Amino acid sequence: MENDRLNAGKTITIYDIAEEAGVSASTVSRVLNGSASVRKEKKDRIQSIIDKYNFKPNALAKGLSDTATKTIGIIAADVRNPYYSALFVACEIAAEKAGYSVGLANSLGVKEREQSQLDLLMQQKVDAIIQMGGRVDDLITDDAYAKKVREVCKTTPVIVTGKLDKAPVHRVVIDEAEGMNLVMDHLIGLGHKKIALVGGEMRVASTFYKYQRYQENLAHHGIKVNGDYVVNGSYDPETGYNATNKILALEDRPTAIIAINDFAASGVLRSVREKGLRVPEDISVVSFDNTYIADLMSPKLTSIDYNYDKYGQKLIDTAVAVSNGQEIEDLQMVEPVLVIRDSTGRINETF
Amino acid sequence: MENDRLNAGKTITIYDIAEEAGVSASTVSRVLNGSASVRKEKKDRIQSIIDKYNFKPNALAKGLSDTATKTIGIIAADVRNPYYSALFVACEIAAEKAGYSVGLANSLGVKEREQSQLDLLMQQKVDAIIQMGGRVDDLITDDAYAKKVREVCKTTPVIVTGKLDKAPVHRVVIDEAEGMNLVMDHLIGLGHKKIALVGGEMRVASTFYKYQRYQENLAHHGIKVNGDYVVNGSYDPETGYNATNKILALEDRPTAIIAINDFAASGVLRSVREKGLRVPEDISVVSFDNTYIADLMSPKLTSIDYNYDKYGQKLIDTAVAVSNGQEIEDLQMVEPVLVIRDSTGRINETF
DNA sequence: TATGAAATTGAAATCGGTTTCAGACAGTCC
DNA sequence: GGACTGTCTGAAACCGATTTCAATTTCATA
Repeated sequence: MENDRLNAGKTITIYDIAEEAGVSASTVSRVLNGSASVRKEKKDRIQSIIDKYNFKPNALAKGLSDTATKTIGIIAADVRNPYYSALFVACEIAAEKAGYSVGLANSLGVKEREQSQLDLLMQQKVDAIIQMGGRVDDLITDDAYAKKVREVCKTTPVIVTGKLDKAPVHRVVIDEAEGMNLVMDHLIGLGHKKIALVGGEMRVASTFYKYQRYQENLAHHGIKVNGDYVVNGSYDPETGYNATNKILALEDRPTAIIAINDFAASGVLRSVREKGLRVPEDISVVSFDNTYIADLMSPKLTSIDYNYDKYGQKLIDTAVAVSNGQEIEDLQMVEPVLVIRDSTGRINETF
Repeated sequence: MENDRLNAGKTITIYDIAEEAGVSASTVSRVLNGSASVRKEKKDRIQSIIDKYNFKPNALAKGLSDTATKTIGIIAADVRNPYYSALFVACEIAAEKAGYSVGLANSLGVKEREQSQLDLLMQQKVDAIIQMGGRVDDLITDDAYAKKVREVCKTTPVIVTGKLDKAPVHRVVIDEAEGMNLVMDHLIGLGHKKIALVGGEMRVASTFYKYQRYQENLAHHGIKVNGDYVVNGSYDPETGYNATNKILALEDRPTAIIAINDFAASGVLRSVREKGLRVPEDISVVSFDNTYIADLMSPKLTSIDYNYDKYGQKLIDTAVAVSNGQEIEDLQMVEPVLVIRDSTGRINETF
């Protein structure tokens, strides 16, 4: 309206096409969507005019009358974390195949942002919202957030990657516990008995489950847990570095360290290197997430891969199904895979 | 329409609010936007009903009548690359401050995707499109793409991070050349004379400019370019690794290596380490981008930082200005900064 | 107590599509 | 040739907001 002097290229509408073709807008719409039959000759004429102007229907108008926008909103904690970017891109590709487009918003771990973004996506009438990470994990204690989600759910389906028990959402989750099983089998299979676990906060569900399974596996092999070998913290390099410094200062050092994610693992490697120890000869290192960071490190990291492609596909499948009102499992699991690289090896008996 | 059985929570509209308040929709709209005065008593009553239902106006309908959606579309080459994710998040934060929301699409380096995403965003009536990386760089040779952009520009302003000479777009670019100056000053200041440059394709503008400046700096200091010291390739770890293997096999080894980006640098480090050399004692390494990868490596990388926050801010400022029809420089520059960490040191004279 | 200016308010048009509904037209069958 | 069926087609309503325009109040002032 106000900016007609700039972008002088007046937007052309379905009516313009209709006028030039000498038909009604309804007919053009039918050609556009193939929603009903149109006489061949007329159809071709209309199509050629559409092509001539490279006409693309206004998505807002379409969404307004259709009730479906063919759009899925994704809220990630922070795409700068490769875990989320990998998952996001996997979703984007899967969505495209299904004829949907996606939009991304980052909550950056800020509660208010998370909630305002839910609102925003709802206002934009996305057909479904996928929420990955962030609040979702410690939701269990966060009633305000669960309430918000419950409210949004009334009009827009929400799919979540964590455990959000208090709201009527669909969940697609990684079998974290199974991931830890794979790690423990691998390490114990290589002869390790003294295994440390570094990084992560216990109040985050996924971390807690890993810890649980860590204990169970040790118990199962008759190894008793050494409290000194478990050092919690955050999910960054510093955490891995500090924790490893502490652990390597112990009288009775472990022969393997499990890092909560690749970031923490990079800190672990730095600490180990500074102590003049070698990986994997002196100490094995495994991590979770298998982001490209694992491949960048020297040595390359053995890591649990979350099957991002399949994971993204399931998220989108679920989103599409739910938004079409189809029945689909409330809870779906994605199985992780252990990718073995150069940071783990058979225990060095002489150590 | 069809899915009323699910999501039974019927969406409430401005008319519902109006009805319950016993006023017309126009009045509710005025309260919603503060666009005109409404009698205090009435206004409070309406507001309380809005709050009661937590009513949020349909953004599609609003966009349809407004001509402005307060939305900016961003097309990145691949957010999995931390360079883009950093820039994207910076844009998101800046946009939010300006009252805009952003949407992200990844071209993944696929020409068709890039063009279809331009179409998609245009259909969604975003107020402006920011295109980062991807085609933009080698545009110079790509007429089809430039044509597409020119077409989109007619209705939606496009802002680009590279040099796209053939289309009427606004550009915000990093002063790549200045970045290389900073690197060369730093290395030469540390006494290095034998400096290698690895990774990147010459046909990509940003790489080409870096190379040019690399040569100029050497010439300026009376150092002649050693062709063996320049090994091109791609932008990944393997490129850095292979190139460095080749360079370290030379009779006359360089004392410093400049990597085209952090990814390539990680490969450089791996190769150097495998040869039993130390960084920075035996060889210094510098890279471009200063993504968090630089901080993850051991030793931490000295790298050129692109001032992501300022960069994102300028992109958004430009997008907002252009979409409001304000005059603003066609070409804007962002100055890079050298972040010195542990991978560069004074030349070891005994080497 | 008039009176004109300023503040409020609602009806209706508009944004750009889709879809329902009914009428027009063509082809088929007796 | 007339009745009947099936294919095409356009007018009009609708999706959910905003905004113009004109009418109605309100209020301060004369």
